[in-house]
Amino acid sequence: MAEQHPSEPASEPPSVLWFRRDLRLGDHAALMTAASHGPVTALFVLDDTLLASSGGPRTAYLFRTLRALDADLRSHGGALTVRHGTPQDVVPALVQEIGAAAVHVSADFGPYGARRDERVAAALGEVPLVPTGSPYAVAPGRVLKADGTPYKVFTPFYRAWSEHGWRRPADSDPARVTWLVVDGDAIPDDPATDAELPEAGEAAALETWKAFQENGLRHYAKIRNRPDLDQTSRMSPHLKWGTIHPRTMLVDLEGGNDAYRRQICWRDFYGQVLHHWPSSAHDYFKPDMKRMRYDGGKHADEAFETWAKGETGFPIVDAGMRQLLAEGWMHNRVRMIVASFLVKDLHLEWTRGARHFMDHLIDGDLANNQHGWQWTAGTGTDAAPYFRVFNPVSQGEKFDPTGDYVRRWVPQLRAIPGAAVHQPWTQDEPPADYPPPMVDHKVERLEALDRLKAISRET
DNA sequence: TTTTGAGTTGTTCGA
DNA sequence: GTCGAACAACTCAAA
Repeated sequence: MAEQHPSEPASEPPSVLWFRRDLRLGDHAALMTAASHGPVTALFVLDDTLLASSGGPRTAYLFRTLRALDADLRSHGGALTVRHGTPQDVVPALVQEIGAAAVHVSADFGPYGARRDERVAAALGEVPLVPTGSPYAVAPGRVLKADGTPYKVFTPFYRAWSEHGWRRPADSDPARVTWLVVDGDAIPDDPATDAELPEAGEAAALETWKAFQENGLRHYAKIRNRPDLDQTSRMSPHLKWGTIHPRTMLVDLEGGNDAYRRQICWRDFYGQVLHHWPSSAHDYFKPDMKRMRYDGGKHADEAFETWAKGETGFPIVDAGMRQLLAEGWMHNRVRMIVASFLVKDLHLEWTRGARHFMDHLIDGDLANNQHGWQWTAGTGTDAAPYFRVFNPVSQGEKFDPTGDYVRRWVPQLRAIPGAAVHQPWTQDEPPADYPPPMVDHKVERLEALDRLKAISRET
């Protein structure tokens, strides 16, 4: 059981720490703020609006994370109070129930989260909703150009962000928090999912991070694009749910490891893009690109399904799509390859692919996902030049040169050795249970370039 | 205001 | 096999 902190008068009113996507106890600035004012009740709200936009694997992963957080709290004499409902009802109700003096949160900069927090703050009336910290190394809005406007290009943002620096990790020893336990709803059973999910929770985050620092980090710059070697950090689900704070990681990197630091910065970059342009979650960042001609109708729907199931006949694409279904996760290089294929080979709108990713990724983060897709589609910040169309065969040969990645996820191709697996149709006897390529990449590449040129011709 | 250099992740073709 | 050029034009950031 946690001891009452000696310097805290017992008369201090409690406060609520409302967890959202910061599901940890270490390096948690808002928790420390709350704890410094008296006893703390740990709350998580099961918000149907958010759950409705979350696919089964991500929801399952969230529930597991919540169970891990609850277990961590219990080992410190607390417990996670889970309440099902609308935050603007649930949060004030709990405040009233325990006579809380304040509600503490990590700031949420997403379009929905920001609006939700405004409503909750209004519903709380006199009781303040106090934001301390955010899920980002540097909070959106902090890194601006000299003229006070936000960056739209990554590299200058990265320079300014590096110079800006970040705070030291908050000294949040959960043993020093006095918890006030309140009844709540049970954490629901995991929704059914076929995906095999990684370990959830703060301890798993720290272990994964430690293992990556010992094994993968040294070679990260060299092999991060190699899905066959599978040596990336796998930290994305933990960053998504805040079982670790990026600042904790940056401090461990000690200013070195530029390649990995840039990846953390991309997350901050897209977070601030979405903060400054909230509609960019669904609208084209480059409005001209709205005039792009996409395929529609039944044929397009069927093509989409073929892509989603991983039956395109392009091995690297199919391997990626099958990994997504199997693990709720996909290697980043392969995300770009499958995205390019959907947009530029199948001529389908990027929003369809983005939605599919959000339905299946356990790390599905609105800012990263939508802007990653917009980048590939050439509609976003720093968009790829029009002529940059990935060739799924050469990408496979280049980044999965052993062919191990394809063979792992596409069992029908396991008999083909080495990089030859990327062109099964050149085999004397192509596997009968693997489909032929659904399109001629050469033809569709030119078609994609034509459609892009049509846009500039109209201007 | 104007100018200048640069912009995550590519591919193809011809020498 | 390797190499460099071409592939549009535009917007952004900073001086």
